[in-house]
Amino acid sequence: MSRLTEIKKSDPKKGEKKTQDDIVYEHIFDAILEQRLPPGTKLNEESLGEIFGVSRTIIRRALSRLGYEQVVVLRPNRGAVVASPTIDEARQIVFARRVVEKAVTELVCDNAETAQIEQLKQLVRDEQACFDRGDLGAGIRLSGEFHLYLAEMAKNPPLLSFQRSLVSLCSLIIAQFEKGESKSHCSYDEHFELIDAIAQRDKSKAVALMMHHLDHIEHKLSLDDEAADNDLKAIFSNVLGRKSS
Amino acid sequence: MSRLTEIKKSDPKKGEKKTQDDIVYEHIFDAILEQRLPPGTKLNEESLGEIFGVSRTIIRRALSRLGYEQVVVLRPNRGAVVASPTIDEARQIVFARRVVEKAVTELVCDNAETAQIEQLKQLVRDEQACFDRGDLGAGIRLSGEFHLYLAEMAKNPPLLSFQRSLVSLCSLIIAQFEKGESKSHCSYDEHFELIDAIAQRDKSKAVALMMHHLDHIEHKLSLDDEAADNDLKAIFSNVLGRKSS
DNA sequence: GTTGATTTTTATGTATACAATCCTATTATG
DNA sequence: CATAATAGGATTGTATACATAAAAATCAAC
Repeated sequence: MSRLTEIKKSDPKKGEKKTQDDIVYEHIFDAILEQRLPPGTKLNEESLGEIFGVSRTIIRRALSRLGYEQVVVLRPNRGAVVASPTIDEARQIVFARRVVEKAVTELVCDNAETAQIEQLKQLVRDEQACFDRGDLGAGIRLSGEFHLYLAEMAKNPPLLSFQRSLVSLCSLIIAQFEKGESKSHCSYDEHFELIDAIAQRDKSKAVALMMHHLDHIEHKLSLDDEAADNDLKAIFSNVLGRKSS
Repeated sequence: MSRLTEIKKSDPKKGEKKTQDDIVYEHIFDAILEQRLPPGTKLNEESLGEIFGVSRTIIRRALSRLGYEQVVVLRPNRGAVVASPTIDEARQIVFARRVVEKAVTELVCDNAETAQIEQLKQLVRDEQACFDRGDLGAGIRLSGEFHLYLAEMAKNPPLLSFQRSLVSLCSLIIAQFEKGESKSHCSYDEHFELIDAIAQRDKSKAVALMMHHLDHIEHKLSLDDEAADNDLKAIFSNVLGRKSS
């Protein structure tokens, strides 16, 4: 059996409680975020098994988890592929996040402990460092973790679980539509502002900032939408030309 | 191999696309709702496999799905048990539902088609019939399906997926705290009112009704909370008496 | 040369066998 | 008699083998 990566003994860090499928799950998820597995990529169970040195059983578990979060699409009898959400689906996901983030923000303003707020700041500093040194994948992931930690602070496990799924999807979307050009992904500025509002327990300001934050994501989608639209028009311009002539 | 229930050939109805783990999933879930599997019950993989005439592989998939929805608790190396949410957890679940149902109700008021509204009415009529003939389990399930169908009408897949999980959990909670006595579970009246408000596209009225609807569930929890508190006090009254004397 | 049917191959779905872990009952010891 | 240690049994975790369905490739016919 060929094993490109032994995972049983790797990552002997602090956590140590991570089970094998967790590790596989995270590796695949990271690869998707960092675009090493672009949308639409077929995820072959046996290949993945060889890569991680585990049986298909483990791979299958990881894939169903990713499927449940809708980061990959599971097609019965036809295997799993990396999800490639359309602009419309992306908008629906952002809408769902608006709903959750509003509730989370309000809860956090009520319940946040000062120690947690410090933790938040550190997270954003790490995020900033990633973007500054050009590590986009890690940056997007940390940006997601910021929002996840907020949901944790809200002390509502069901909302947290939903947020986890939404953040995963949003990260996928950002990675998909962040086509190099728009490097204006300085979300960490807005994260710092948000933390200040929370520290001041200014609920309405915090919510407004959060909505504004999501506006930015959605705005980027709109830009890409137009771009895609233009591309399509360019591609079929000859057809259109013929038809109208 | 002993098979108490052959599922390969059963249910040859309309759907037909249901895979084996779906069927197992639904059977277990229904059993939980109908309290045939009370909270805390250990779910032995091999036993379930024999009952449904499938291997542990299928049972495991069904259990992880139930685990993801938090209807059962998966304890590593120690198997699955039916979830037994505390009153506090129940309140958090209801809170999450408030968040989702508000958004869903608003979306539905905007997007509902008349044919769907008819479908809704039929669902509630079925629900009413179940409660009238004393089939509590089926009633709770149909009540849940009403809310699920609403989420479907909202045309937002992520919200729908979250709603599915929340409705499952709420059904479990209702089943758990619906201790025979409070048969005042005539939720279908409120469902009919809600449909009217939606048909009239009266967003604020519909949302108010929905919140009111959830108030009822939460109120029932509070009652049970006090009851449990009283029970405990009754149980340990002698101890308290001795201490204070 | 293209289309359509048939075979071959590959990948997924399911069952089962083995390994690791946890629970329990028995025994030993203070 | 209570507690701790250990051995046995039972249950979950993982790997693998087999069954089934989809995809690919080959060949036939037009």
